[in-house]
Amino acid sequence: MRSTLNRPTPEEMDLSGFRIFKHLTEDEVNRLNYDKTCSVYKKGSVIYREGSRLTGFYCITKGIVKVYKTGIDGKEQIIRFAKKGEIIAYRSLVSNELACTTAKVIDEAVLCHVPYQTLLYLVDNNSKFSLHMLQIVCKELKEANDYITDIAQKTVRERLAEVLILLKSNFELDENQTLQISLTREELANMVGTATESVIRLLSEFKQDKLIELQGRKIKFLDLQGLTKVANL
Amino acid sequence: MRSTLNRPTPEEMDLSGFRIFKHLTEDEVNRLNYDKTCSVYKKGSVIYREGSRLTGFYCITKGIVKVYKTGIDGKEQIIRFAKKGEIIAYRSLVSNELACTTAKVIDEAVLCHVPYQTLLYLVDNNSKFSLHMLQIVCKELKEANDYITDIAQKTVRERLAEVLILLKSNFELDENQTLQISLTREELANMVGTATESVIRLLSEFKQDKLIELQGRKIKFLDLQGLTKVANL
DNA sequence: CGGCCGTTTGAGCTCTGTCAAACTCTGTGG
DNA sequence: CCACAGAGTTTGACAGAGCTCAAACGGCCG
Repeated sequence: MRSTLNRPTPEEMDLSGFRIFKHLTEDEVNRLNYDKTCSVYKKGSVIYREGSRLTGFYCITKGIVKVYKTGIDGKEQIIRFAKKGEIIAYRSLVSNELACTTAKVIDEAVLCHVPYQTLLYLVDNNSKFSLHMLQIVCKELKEANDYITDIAQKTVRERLAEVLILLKSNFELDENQTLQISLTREELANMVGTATESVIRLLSEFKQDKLIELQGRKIKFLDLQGLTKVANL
Repeated sequence: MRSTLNRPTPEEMDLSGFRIFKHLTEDEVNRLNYDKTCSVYKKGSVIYREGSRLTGFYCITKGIVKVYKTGIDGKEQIIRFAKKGEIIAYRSLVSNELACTTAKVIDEAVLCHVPYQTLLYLVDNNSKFSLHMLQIVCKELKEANDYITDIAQKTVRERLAEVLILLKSNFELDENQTLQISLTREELANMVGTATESVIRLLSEFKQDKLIELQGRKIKFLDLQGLTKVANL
């Protein structure tokens, strides 16, 4: 019993589903599998910390990871939530810098560590891999730029509505239109870039307006169209 | 006389100074030079527009280009100012999307257009080039993430001070500690993400506090340390 | 000269952050 | 089983940062 808690299952160690690894040769796949190290991380545990030296990047095969920067007064700014199929920590790695974000587990997760040398090897030998990497970074850059525009120009109300919609499209709902990812109000505030109290007030306004329904941390979507209108998209 | 206005000089067509092209083979350099198209762009002219299809990316060999997104009510959000030695339009190109920013010339510029096919060819054949590209995108992503944290957590005052410092480190000063790049108050506001009037008021406060000196659009730095303190860096 | 654009200044008001207090829920230790 | 501590949530009151609107001014160009 104990060991099942600490050892990932074979399918949790399988990286073949990752888009970036789609076009590797058999040899490259073998090397990747030989070099990688997969571990289970409990909720709340830190995968890497801001300022630490990274030895590789991580592929998430299970769970949800919060990636955030520490800003003024230690207030955290959430950069993204990464889930199964996504990779983290690659940015600082490629730039050869100390990590400028912290990654913390939100939902019990399994991550496979891929050493820097392996990354370099793949970039060096497989141009399809390079192109995929490039596309992934560019996608994230686009999202970041979009978010800058939003945060600079929209009200907190609009941004919160947008974040909810974003969460809805990134994380599955149950059959009841309820978000499966469970975030504290503070985490929502740290995504939106506002105070916890503001999130609370706005959420209950959304509830009064019959846009959502609240039950503790569970958020159920009632009127996506209305929410989209509030988000001013 | 006319032709010197419309034809770039040989050194304005030279891409050998660009870091990403540093490790090309002779053949690759030849191909690049054959494929590229260099043009002079007058101040105010648009290089590409949001929503248009891009056929390649651009290397800036002279001048300054403003890259911005159009947000709410047509208000522009400036993503970056790109100058000599930098490349633009590569993000949407790599992602194979329509341009999601507009690029407009601030200071008379020369840009060399490099076709998409050439980019693919280089990525495909030269892993050093790929790695450099990757590093450039990652650098921009880091800056974007940093900016998100700033804009979400800092006051307008702090952000404006920071933007001034940023401009100082990215664009040369004359011997008089005066910024050579000339921006309207509105453009400053669109970088900071605030109203034009707020920029005006804060700039005159900075002036009163002897941090800067103003003369039309010219900004002269008097007390960089004080400015840094205001920026809360 | 007139018009246009960018800049400046003032006044008012709203959004949103801060502070404080109470309340819920959970897990712990006695 | 209960009391208690601690974290997260909620609500209220309040202040102030910063946005909007309006008006006036300067410079530049046709």
